[in-house]
Amino acid sequence: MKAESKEPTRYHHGNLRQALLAAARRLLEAEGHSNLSLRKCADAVGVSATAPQNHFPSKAALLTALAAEGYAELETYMRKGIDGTADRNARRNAALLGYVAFAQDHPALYELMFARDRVSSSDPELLRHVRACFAILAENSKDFGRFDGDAEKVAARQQMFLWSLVHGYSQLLTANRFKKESMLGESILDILPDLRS
Amino acid sequence: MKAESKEPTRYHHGNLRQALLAAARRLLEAEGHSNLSLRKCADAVGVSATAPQNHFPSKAALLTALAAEGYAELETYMRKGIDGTADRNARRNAALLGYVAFAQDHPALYELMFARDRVSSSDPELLRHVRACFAILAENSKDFGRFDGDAEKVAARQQMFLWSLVHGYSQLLTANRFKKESMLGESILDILPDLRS
DNA sequence: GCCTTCATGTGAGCAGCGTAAAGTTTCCCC
DNA sequence: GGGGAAACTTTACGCTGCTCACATGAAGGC
Repeated sequence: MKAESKEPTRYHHGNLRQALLAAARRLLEAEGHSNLSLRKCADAVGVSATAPQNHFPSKAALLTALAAEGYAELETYMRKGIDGTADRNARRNAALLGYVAFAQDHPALYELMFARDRVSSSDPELLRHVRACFAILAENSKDFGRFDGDAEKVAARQQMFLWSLVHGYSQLLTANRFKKESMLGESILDILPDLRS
Repeated sequence: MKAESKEPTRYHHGNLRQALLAAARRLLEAEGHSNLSLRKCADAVGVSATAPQNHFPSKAALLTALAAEGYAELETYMRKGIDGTADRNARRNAALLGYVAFAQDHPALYELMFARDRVSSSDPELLRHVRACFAILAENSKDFGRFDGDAEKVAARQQMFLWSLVHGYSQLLTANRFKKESMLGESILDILPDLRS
């Protein structure tokens, strides 16, 4: 019966919601998505099998919250290298390197973040974080590359180009689809084509 | 008891393996991955729940075979536009358009093809088809873009660049991650930067 | 023609899963 | 200190992948 004076709002067992998310993330990154179950999360936290339902209406809701957490962390990965950098090209490169680093550090979470049938992609909280990430890429894709169209069209194409490239690279890299001998000391900057006219 | 003289090897019910794959694919594209089960496939074909085990040692094995089928079809999508085209740039563009078309026509299957924890990515049959697809992209990425390094390095970077771009574009497109207003009449060729020096 | 063999398919059954419903504990507010 | 809501437990249901014991039927040797 030792008094634990840590969390402000303790009802019965603590703030279960965050504990479940943490356990889910641990299980996801340790044993992969197919070995993740609500019951295991509940076990890991020490509550009954149905306790999670008080905080997540479904398993998909928990995975969606996990994915949202992932996007938030992806944002900090990108910001880390950007903050304190003034040069425009250096900022763009830092964002790209941060993006790839996140995917490599958390491959299972990254895969979840793009799995349409496990995550409800219309969740507003999720969309908020997705848009925040995209905004960083969008900011740093200006004046990059030569594309046709009016200013608006060009900006959209620059953004789609950079996001496609960095996302495809990250996923193919974590899925081991690139030949090993091509990857020695390689980074995404090496496949960023020289676009200066 | 009509005599069906079609398949060479008929034992009890027909060639169940292919029938199961067809049913699995139908279920996958109709109801999504999370609603696909071996039992439903078996039901759809009209056999008992454990019959699939004679042809696939596990569910992952069936999904892997399905993914391999997907890569084979991706290859034909890419080849369709290439065959009969002589110009080098036109061939490359046709391969890219075919790639994206496949992902749009079969989004659930395309997602499965890159889902590391549902498919055993070391399966030799799967790898054969993956490599066949990559080979087409590799052939058509020559003399594209300006990259640093010796000839071998440049070739590897051209290939990684094109594959990253087309895969990222396909997945972000099917995941609806691009802004709708940017996508009106857009194609992947519009975000292929002008790389001529 | 019979009999063995073995691939193929069936049926019963198990542990684990997500989730629903009802009951129980704890806390807070009045 | 009593009422009520929030947090959690218990029980239960249908579905899942998978194992095991057994039935079936085609193939091939004698």
